[in-house]
Amino acid sequence: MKDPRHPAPDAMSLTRVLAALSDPVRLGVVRLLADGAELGWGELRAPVAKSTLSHHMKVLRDAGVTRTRQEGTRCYVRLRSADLEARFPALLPAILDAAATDDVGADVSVAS
Amino acid sequence: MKDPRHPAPDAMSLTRVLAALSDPVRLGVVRLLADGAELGWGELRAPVAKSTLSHHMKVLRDAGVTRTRQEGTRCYVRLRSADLEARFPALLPAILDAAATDDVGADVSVAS
DNA sequence: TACGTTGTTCGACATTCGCAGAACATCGAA
DNA sequence: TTCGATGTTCTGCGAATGTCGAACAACGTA
Repeated sequence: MKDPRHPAPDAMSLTRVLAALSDPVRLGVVRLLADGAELGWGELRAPVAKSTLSHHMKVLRDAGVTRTRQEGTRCYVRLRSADLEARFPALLPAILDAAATDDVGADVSVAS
Repeated sequence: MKDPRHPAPDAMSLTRVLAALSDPVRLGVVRLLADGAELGWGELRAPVAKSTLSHHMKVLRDAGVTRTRQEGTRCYVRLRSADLEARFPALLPAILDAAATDDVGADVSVAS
């Protein structure tokens, strides 16, 4: 993550955001971040290889869904709820609610 | 469309719906249907071949976003707003609003 | 300095997707 | 019944996607 490349709110694309959220693993990660907490993704437990998870995090980041911060060798990620709300009002909450009722991405969890 | 295969509301998958709506052409079609009107898709003008449009309509139908009705040789399509609202409350309106501000799928129109 | 941890990048591969043209099926109309 | 209109399906192609392992880079620490 040498070039974080987070898009500005105005540069966010709706189809890109929807595509980013149409994968169970990525939606699972987003659900874990729904409470606004920032979490280091060494704590993320997903049923994929770490290179795959890295790729998913990049997709979320490039779409503008998450913001990644680097501290030493570790990365921390959190939802860009405010930016998304400003750009696409009510979209993220609706998707999160729907994901909750469907329990999408339940195989993604956070380790203590 | 000999086998319409519209999923029941309970069988709708969130990731499937999001994937269906993450394409500009399909989102453009959905926007045209947003007012609840049913329209024969001979009136649909999209910058793709008819076989491609047929494929997109199938994706929307299989995801549960639209319902297709056949009358003679012609097909009519409309949004399953109520079913979607029951399954994923507030999701479709949020996406439609976002698509409107982004003007996604503007190259899809309806001919008189 | 050497090592281990952490995350990225690089092939590689199988799958899916978007797209188009051609052939086909179905139905109404001449 | 023959023809035209309408929509589906088949096949093919290039691009993108999800996945993995291996190699790499950056940083903290023993």
